[in-house]
Amino acid sequence: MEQPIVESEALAQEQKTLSNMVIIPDAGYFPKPGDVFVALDIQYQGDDAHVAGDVWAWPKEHLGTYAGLITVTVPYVPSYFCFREGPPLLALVRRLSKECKILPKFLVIDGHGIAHPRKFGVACWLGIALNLPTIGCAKDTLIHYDALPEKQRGQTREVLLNQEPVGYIVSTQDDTRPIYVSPGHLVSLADSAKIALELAGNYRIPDPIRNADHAAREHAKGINDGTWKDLGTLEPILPWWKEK
DNA sequence: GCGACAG
DNA sequence: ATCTTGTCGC
Repeated sequence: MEQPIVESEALAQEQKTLSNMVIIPDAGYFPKPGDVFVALDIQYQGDDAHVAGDVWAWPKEHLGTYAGLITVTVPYVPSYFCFREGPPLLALVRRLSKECKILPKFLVIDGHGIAHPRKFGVACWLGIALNLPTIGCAKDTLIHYDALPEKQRGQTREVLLNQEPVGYIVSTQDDTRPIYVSPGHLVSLADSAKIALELAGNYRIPDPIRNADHAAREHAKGINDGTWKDLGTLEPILPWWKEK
């Protein structure tokens, strides 16, 4: 009911500062065949974050799914999502790297990139933290837009922030409501939409994110249908980004 | 003042 | 995100 509005000013300033580190090139990273990438999602049970990562080789070779548990302490506040969800996502990627030797070339995140009021969604946060290309795919938008694209797979429409394009509304299936895609770091605007579309199979949500969602959900419920591997408890992330 | 608001 | 019944559809 009550949100910590008091802190918003400081957090907003921090996002503005961090957003200066974000790089959205005209021609940036675009996956090559065989490039390993990971899609990430989280399910919450109170402050228990059940994090999952779905690993693929570009474009469509599924390599495996992993899930783990970590406690979060930051509350969810709309548009400050990165401070809550960023650290657990980082914890999983680090674990995949150190224990599973999975070193992704880019990441797909359930949330926004620069299609955000201060151009700093969770995909930007993670991209900067890992210095990796990232894109954000969200089910809803934080930014107003004029009109939706046609509900026909492949249709897109720009999302504008102060006249400036910051992302795309993407129809991933016919007769289905679209998703919202934007680059987080090191990926161009147009390529973020191309990548998301390429990853969308027969569902609205791109398959890698869907798989991560599935695993995170089962991990939270304490069941496992055999499609993912349990990594147990993840190592907490130290707040180095606050120090300067 | 009121409503809207990624997950 | 999560709390929840029934219902429609592949």
